[in-house]
Amino acid sequence: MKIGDLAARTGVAPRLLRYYEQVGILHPVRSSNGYRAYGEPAVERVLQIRELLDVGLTTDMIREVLPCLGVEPQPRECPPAKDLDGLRGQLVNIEKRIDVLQRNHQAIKKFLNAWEGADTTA
Amino acid sequence: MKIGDLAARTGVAPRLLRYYEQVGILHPVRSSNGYRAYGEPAVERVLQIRELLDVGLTTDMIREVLPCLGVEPQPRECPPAKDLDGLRGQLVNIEKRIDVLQRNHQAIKKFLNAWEGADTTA
DNA sequence: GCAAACCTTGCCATTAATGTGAGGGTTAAG
DNA sequence: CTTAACCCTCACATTAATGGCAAGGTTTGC
Repeated sequence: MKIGDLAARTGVAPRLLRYYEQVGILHPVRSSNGYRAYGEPAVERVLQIRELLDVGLTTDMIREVLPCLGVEPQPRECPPAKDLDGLRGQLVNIEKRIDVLQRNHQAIKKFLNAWEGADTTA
Repeated sequence: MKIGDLAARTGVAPRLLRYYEQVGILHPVRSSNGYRAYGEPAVERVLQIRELLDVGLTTDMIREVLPCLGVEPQPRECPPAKDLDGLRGQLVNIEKRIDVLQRNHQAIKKFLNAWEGADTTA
């Protein structure tokens, strides 16, 4: 499909789809006329990218973890072992993020409960 | 303490401490000479800010949640009820982030395990 | 075959977080 | 007192992610 179609199906502007290609996290092929051609899996891939970006990952991190997330790409390919280490790094990075978020989520919740369980009558 | 001291104790550049003040998440008082004066609690507060920024929160979000995180500020103050709603919003926002991260963490781990449990002899 | 709609590649703008330097006071050490 | 080290404000630069526009080729519908 062409870039406009993918944009329509993902809600992501063509401008960004081109950007994602530029930073190496999306790899459309080119038709004879130079148009980018995306396969069906691109839809899921783009949504995956958005999700990770929205959650605060950078395109650099996404480039590392994406190859092992979609069912589409090459889950059985051979990353030259260096990527395996990068991947492990991302894993602990993500663990740290989860930890921080959980800790703060906890604190906010506690604060909020103390409020609601105390006095709302003003 | 002065900005340089706080910078030294937190590892955060003075430039950024000024920036955090500018965006309203850090509130030093001013000495008679115009110098920013930070209290002891500022240290923890700055570290808290860094943690949240590193995890992908924006200063806008931090401004909302910070008042109920530190032990120092005003955990018993009265947010005009509008902030309470904002806080609840941030709470679900954080929950969503945690969810996405956990889901992807899971996937990466699975991928990594399939690798290690399969073949490392190449 | 023409016009509208879509594609391409630049390039310039913006926002958030951050870096950096200039120009000018202040403080602290000798 | 002088000088180095700090502080102030202002302003411009940078990086990442994003938005927008322009000039030009392509496709599609009529």
